[in-house]
Amino acid sequence: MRTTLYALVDCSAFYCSCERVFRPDIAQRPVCVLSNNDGCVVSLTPEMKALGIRMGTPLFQIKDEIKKHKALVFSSNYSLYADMSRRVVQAIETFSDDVEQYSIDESFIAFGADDASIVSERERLQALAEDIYNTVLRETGIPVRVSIAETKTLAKVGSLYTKQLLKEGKIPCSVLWHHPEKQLILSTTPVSEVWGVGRALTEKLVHERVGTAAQLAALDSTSIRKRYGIVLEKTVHELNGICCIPLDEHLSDRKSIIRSRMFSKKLTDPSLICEAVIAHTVRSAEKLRSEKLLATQLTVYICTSRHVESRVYRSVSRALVLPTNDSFVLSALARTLFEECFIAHSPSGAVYRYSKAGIVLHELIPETAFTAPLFSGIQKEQPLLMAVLDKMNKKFGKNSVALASMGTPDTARKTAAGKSGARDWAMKREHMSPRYTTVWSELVRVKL
DNA sequence: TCTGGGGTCCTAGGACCC
DNA sequence: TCTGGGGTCCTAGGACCC
Repeated sequence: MRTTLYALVDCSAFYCSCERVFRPDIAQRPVCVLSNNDGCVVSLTPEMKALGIRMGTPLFQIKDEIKKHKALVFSSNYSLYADMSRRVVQAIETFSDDVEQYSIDESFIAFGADDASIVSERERLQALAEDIYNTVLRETGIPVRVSIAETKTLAKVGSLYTKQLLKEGKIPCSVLWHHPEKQLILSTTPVSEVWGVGRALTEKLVHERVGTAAQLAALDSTSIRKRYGIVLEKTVHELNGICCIPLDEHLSDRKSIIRSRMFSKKLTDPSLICEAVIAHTVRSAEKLRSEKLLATQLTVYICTSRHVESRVYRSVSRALVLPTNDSFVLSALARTLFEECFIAHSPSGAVYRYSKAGIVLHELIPETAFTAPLFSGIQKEQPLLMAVLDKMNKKFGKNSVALASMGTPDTARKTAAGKSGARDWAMKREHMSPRYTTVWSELVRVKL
């Protein structure tokens, strides 16, 4: 009988690996990459982990450690990572047509395997996994881990196991299908590490003495459904080798576009915060147009830091009169919603210091699904104007043509506090590496 | 007028992922 | 002082109708 198996190809410390590809001199040094705004660590190498630094740690807490051990810190360079990700997928696609790119650093591949000759099939699959590992490394310079199993959830468990192999100095490739130690691997995997089990579920499960993947797999799926819902029921089936989450090859139809950023400093001046809201709206409208979509609903939100006691989170949503991807229409509505949303101080009179603003476009529909009704007031020149705007920004660089309400980088204005407030909401990126693969002027320089 | 049940649709929020 | 962002799916609860 033929069985379908899934291979998970997972890039190791992907963002750090991308930085290392172009900096062979740092191959052995501790490296980490920071989140937007240089906030906290989002990718780190084993050398960095060995210093006791964890994923999600804020930069300011580890500054001394970094100095002491001469560790390297990079701001996130998404142009570079997106391009490297594309190259990795290209390399993977030479092995199969059935590839799902699950995230920027992970892909699943579906394979058929022959049940009748399990021993030789296992050998063949192990060789295949190693072939994928070698190919991706050779073509892109990015080290991956490869794990093959009967379901995606089991492949995820196997991928954790390959980290163990890596520590033992072996090639990080494994085939969990009929693996002699499969039960042992499941019983040493904490339930919190299982794909689909997050913090809240872990707490509940551990309370019921379900601490490992093996114990979760042994539970009765019907009662799991009653108590925890359909999502965890699927996970239990998947751990038992029954596929419930098939390969998703087509690029899923996008349901929403979200855009938000922390400000580089706390803001109280509504005009500055509104600039950020408009800028997010314009960026998102560009994304809509590039994907030939229209939005039917817009949400604007602003909030203060999560880390203060008197946290405020305010949001206002509104449906658009007609579906649109027009920057002018969307930013006009965004401004209105922002004005409804903004409050300067608490009932007790304390001034709110806002740390973040964002917008969400939802209920997206394809451009082709909507024709503007007659007399709707939409002029046919409007999409044309947007197309020209997009073309110019593509050719001359982001924001060469922009809405004045987004604020201008070089016009210093006075904020309410009296300081120079130009683009105070813009992102901090102090440790940025060159965009080696996507911008001509930032190519690697070779000394002769 | 009162009472009840069931279905649908919508929205907000929680939980999860990387 | 400084603590990320973008996305999907499910569920509970309210409003409304029959």
